[in-house]
Amino acid sequence: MTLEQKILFHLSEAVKTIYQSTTETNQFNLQETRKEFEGQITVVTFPITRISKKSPEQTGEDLGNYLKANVDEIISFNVIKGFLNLVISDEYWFQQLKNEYLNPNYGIMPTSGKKVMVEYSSPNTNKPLHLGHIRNNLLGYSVAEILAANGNEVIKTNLVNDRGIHICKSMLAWQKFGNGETPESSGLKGDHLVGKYYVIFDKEYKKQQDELKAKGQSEEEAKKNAALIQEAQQMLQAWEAGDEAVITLWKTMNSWVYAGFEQTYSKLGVDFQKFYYESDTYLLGKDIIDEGLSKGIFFKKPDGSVWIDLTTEGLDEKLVLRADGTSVYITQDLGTAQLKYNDFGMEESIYVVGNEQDYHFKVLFLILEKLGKSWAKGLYHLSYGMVDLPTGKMKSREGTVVDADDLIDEMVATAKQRTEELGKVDGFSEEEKANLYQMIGLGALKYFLLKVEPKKRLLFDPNESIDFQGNTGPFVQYTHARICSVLAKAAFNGNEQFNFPGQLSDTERDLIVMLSQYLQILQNAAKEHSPALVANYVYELSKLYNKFYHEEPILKLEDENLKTFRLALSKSTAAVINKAMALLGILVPERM
RNA sequence: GCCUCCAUAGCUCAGCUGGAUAGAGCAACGGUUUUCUAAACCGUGGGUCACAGGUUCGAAUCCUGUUGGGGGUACCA
Repeated sequence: MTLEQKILFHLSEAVKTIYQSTTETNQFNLQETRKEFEGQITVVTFPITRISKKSPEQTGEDLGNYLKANVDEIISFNVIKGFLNLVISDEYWFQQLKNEYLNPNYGIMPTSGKKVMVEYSSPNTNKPLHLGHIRNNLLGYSVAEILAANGNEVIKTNLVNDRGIHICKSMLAWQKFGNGETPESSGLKGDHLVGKYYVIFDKEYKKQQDELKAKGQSEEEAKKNAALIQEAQQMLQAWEAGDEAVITLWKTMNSWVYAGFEQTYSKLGVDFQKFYYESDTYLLGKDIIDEGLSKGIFFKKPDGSVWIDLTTEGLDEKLVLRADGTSVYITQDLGTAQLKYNDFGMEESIYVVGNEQDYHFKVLFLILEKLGKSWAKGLYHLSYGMVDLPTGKMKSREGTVVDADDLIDEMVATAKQRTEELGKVDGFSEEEKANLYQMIGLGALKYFLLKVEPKKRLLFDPNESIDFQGNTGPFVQYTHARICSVLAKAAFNGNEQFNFPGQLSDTERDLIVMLSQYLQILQNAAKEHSPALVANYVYELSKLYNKFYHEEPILKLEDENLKTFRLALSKSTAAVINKAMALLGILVPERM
């Protein structure tokens, strides 16, 4: 039983005995005591006045006295207006540190037995990844790590969008304008090479449209009649028919893209246990259409198209199969959802996809529920806001994107420059330097993207560099390195014996209290699917440690017991920083 | 039109299921190092929590409406 549970239990007992009431514990509200008051745990007494029929102050006094008499850890209390502040003994916090937070297993939850799938990244194979994809990748990876830390078995999957008209556009442009260019011949990373032709396609296509419009065609006609788009459509048909030449080209260009993606993924430090490819899954879902028709959930229109009526749910009528019998986006997704469940039988399945698809997923989940899929209630769309530039939306076609590889390189270069300015790499080998710059540059980028609540849209100004000071990844990394430095100088290994030093300073106590909150943060982050909670916590923790570091000497202490205690506190803090940052996919250095 | 998300300091963001005087970072200004790493710490200034109602002992938080912005809206994915 945790201290919180103990207090809640006795609170409920107190109300029963003092006020002869049978109120359940969920009526009580425990919170952290604000900094300016004495104590660590606060009970808000306003809600209880309804039962006590006394003033908030008197109620606080009554409950405070009862709790103090019945809970050993509470040594005193004070009542300010409707707030009962409980002062927990320093000895208790000390023991918590020694027994719990210093334990290497602190923050590792027991197995829940639950299986969770996280699908993320899901790139198109016609262009390189950009900043928006980075947000997606980091979110997906981090949420997966958070769920795993909560004891779940997590399967990270990537559903690659490797077919369709957009892919044909790149292929066609390469065929027409590429002169046999390859990644080897051009020195370009494969995904960038393919992306180049995607942009070329769009440029040439626009040119053709303008020519047609000059001849008097309307915008719409020009879009349809341009030779290039018609060729691309023919190519898609040839692909679907299994045309050998087209398939070969498709395979070749995709292999270039995959090689490029692999590099970017590896730099970002994200990984997957299972890849699905739309070229394999795009025909799935038709049996689900039949199932829906036979269950009377779908209906057929005279032209043969299949629909579902969701107007009673406040949505629209939605097409689920074209009149010609071919599938649309949602048809495939219905099929793929079933396939994923058949493959893994997971309780929960999370889709990390931008908020532009909110409606799509709402409909998808609703349909699966209506079809009576038992697993439909475990589906969750982790919707996140777009990353916008000051000039507006990023558009790959028009080349107005912040390229993922460029940005990563830039961040690493900035990290290098800053580190050299500070002159902190004396005695580092070249390899160690390179690792450190990578760690810091990526740390800054990842933290920058993950500290913001997923659903909020993010504005990125390429002209303003990402910070390395203040509420940033490098700040947290620096704090970790700083602790490691102290521990190394003391040759501290964590097994040294130490006793309660008699009392704790305010900052020592605050630090231990904060360490105690890590488990709660971990659970909330999983519940809310929000790495931002972890990021903000680890920042606050680092800030508090730096305060402690400045206020209290460690190595200079002559009192060996106190010194060991402070080293142990430092070590516990470093361990939590390390674990929390790992949940964000950020590595922390021992020196920087 | 309809649906949906967002709006907190000059800028970027926290603010947990409603609780005490709304907090950080950046930017500005001032201070701290004969060194346990100054990528740090301490301090000053900066707010009509978009606006208007409502619920409540209590609202940045919940409800309704208004304004502004993003996204979606049936055979693209």
